[in-house]
Amino acid sequence: MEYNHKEIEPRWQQYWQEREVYKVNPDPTRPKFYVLDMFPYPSGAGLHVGHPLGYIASDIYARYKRLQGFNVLHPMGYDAYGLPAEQYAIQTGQHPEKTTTENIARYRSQLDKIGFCYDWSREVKTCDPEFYKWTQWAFQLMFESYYDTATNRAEPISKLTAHLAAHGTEGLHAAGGKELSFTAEEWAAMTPKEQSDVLMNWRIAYLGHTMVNWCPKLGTVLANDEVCEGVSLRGGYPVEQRLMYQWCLRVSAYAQRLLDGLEKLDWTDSLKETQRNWIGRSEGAEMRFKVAGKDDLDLEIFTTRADTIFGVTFMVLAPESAYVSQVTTPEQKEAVEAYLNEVKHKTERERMIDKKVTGVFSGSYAVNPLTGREIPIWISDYVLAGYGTGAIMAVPAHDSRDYAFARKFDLPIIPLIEGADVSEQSFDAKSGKMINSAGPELNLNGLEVKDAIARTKEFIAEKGIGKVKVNFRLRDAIFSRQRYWGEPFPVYYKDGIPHMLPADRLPLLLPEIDQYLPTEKGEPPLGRAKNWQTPEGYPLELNTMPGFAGSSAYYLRYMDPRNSEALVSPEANAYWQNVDLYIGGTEHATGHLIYSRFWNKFLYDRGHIVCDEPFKKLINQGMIQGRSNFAYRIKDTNTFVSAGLKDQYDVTPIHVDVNIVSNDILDTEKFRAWRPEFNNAEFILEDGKYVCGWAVEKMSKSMFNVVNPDDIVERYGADTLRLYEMFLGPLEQSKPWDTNGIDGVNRFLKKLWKLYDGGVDDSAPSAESLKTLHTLIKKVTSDIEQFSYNTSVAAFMICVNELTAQKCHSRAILEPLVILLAPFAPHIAEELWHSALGHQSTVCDAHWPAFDPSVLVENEVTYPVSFNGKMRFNLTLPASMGQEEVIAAAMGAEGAAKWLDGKTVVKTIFVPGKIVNIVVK
RNA sequence: GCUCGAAUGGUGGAAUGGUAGACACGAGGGACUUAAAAUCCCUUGACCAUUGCGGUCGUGCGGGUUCGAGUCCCGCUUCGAGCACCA
Repeated sequence: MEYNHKEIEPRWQQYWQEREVYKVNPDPTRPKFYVLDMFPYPSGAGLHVGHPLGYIASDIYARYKRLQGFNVLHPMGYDAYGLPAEQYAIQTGQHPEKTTTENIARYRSQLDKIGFCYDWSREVKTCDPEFYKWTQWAFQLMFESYYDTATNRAEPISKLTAHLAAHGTEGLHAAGGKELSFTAEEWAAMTPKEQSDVLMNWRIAYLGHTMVNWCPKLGTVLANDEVCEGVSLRGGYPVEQRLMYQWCLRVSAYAQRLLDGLEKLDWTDSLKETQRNWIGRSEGAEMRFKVAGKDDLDLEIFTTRADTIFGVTFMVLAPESAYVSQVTTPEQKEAVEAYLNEVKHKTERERMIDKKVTGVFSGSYAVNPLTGREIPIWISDYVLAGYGTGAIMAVPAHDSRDYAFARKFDLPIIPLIEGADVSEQSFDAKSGKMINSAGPELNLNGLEVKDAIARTKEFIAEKGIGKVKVNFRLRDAIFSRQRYWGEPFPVYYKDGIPHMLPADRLPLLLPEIDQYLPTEKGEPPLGRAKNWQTPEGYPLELNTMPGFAGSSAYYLRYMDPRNSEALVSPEANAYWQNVDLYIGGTEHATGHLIYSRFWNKFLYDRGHIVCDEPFKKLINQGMIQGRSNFAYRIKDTNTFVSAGLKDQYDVTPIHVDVNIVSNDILDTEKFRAWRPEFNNAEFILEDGKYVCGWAVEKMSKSMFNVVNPDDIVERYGADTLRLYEMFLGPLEQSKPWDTNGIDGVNRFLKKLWKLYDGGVDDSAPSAESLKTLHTLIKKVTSDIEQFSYNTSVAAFMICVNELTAQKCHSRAILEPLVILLAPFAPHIAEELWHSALGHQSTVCDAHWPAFDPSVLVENEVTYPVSFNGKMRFNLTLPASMGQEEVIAAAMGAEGAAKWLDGKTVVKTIFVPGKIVNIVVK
């Protein structure tokens, strides 16, 4: 009988589904293992062959762990809220829910064909009210919490209000936006509205005036990770800065913990590094500079280079800094206003593109606290308002940006490090000996930079000029979106004060609206909803939550997906804990993976879950790129020339649909039928074939290089697809999809089939076959642990070839082989398990074979013998021989004589199982 | 600019400091077949010798450590990724 995937695969998929083979429940008698994929956004284009790469990898691991006796949680769901469905709704008027439901159905059918072992009974969708109830709940909990910097965790806001009522801000330890100072009496005297506004300074979910990335084209704000190089990640539309009153999450309060938490995670170094960059911790000092002639005004600045204070020759303020109006003198007023105006009209993008040095003098001078010297205060947009204090001390000799500014405006440059040549550029390195750094109270001359920084910090703290300060680049997350297709905020407004809906009114359902556009008044789309108010008549919040809201805690929901009382029950959470293995793309490094860790830590602080990190081990699968094919049309003709001959003509390369090309050979008939303009195309062939050129590009419709997994499954089967995707190369590496090699994997499955088709009997296995099998067990087990799936596939190929050559029919060999293969190619394994091996139960319940090292022990060993590292000959000796005997035999062996001739042996090196090396002189 | 990776045949890629190129594709040759498909066998890093043995060079470049380096160390080159007027 021939191997027929078309018959086998649907049959077993149905079997698994009917018997709920992959359904799991907590089982205290077995250890748990949680394998999770980053759930997909179901786009209209469906899955291409790149998407399942990570899913296949996690599926193999999940199946492997199950065979090892673990109770494996391996769920799947959909990140269903998002911009594309809404954009589509705006264009067509179709409800995003309809589009989303259709897309999910398509994804599901595509996923089902690949044979994953998901427990579909645990499926979640972020747009499902049963799911987003808990997104809304978490938001409310954040509103009712603040971050206590003394206990170093989120605490109920009631603890904070109690403190304010008793002591005012005196002795308050809370992460906040501004340093506020008031007494208990002042707090008590505030109106409810004032109290509400003040509390926003500390709430973890708060309303705040912030500079946001506003995308006019999309009509919404975007988070920092949704913007790249000044344009929106989705759509590529320009983004500008705008001050808006928005819901925000105080992610910044968790910056240090997010950084520290990385230490104990089993993530790749590069991913941790990316997160460290994003969090951007920098340790420095905050220092106050007096303004000459204004006794009541200090400029507060942040610097990491306190040591360079003797080289400060001017100060710079960000244009948005509150200091600007205070230091601008009447004479300079006009010039400053003109400059501010100019800066305001530049978008973020424009600022980034033209890096022209611009600025204006404020008219005032600051006083260097160490030298007493007066230095001018400038205003320039190279200083960012949002980082540090929005003001800097400029040290042109040792900072390239200050240097450029000093050169442009002809300001003095004082070198502070011995041997630093600052005539052409600044010396930014933090090394060398200090010079020119002595004042009446502090002398840094001769110190190393590192020591000078420490010494200066000490000094300024003693003198009360400043203090040591840690700054983070990580900003609070802006949590409002002016969109329709997202979670509604469970918030209403009464007398201008935001209130949370009571718990029994959750979930607050997303209302129906007539058009998915902002209202005439410029309100978000929810402004169109009828009766969008509480039963008492209070207006509800019109913004919706961003995409990351629903994806931040979904992993918890899978543990207990139908619970209507809690996000996850304590019992389910105690059993499943957190994700043991998370697989997904690296594009989520600074978005989802930061928010999710934040969200998780918050829920942990408030006692709702048991783990303070969500994802123990994380693997980033590489991207599968497209491999485009080209045909070469001779200019101004309809004649196409094969790739090998194209240089003889003047040609235009044209993208050809890769689905009508096989092994770079174009199917010319299909090509003619592909598009009307190629109907009467002529071809200049080589060796009777039309060979296409190729290039690696992004997989996209416009390049005609999208390969649908359905087509591969149809032609070769899911098992071939699974094996081939793993065989393509290391999991974590990006690589182009190239169908050229798929036949090799398919051939392997046919050989495997043939091996079992030859019959299975109970004969005793040969020593040779045992060796083949146990070599495979050892290799595959260690490869799976290291996610080195490509080499395991190679090991299977070798094994099957050897067993075929050995004419092995022994059940003792062929049965374990099927189990080893089951994670990789579950359909054929299941089929062989039943038909060839005669089992009634599913192969999923088998036990992973144990490795027996004794099978591999040889009675003879072949040693490569080398002299001075040069490989000379092989020597086969009994395994029982000891080191001394082996070396003696090597020196006495034929061929050794010319190396030993008249030379003395310096030393001998014996590496068991590897090599015998004899060093002679 | 800073940080982190990577570089191996025609191609994708293997190699705990120990015979570089596993495995696969592609290519070439052969068997079976009227023929094709399918299947099987041989060759396939380069160069020299191929009348046999074989020999020389080879993991981006230049040094170093070591009996021995694709692998470790130092210095470059190129490519990729992340961050980027973050003081």
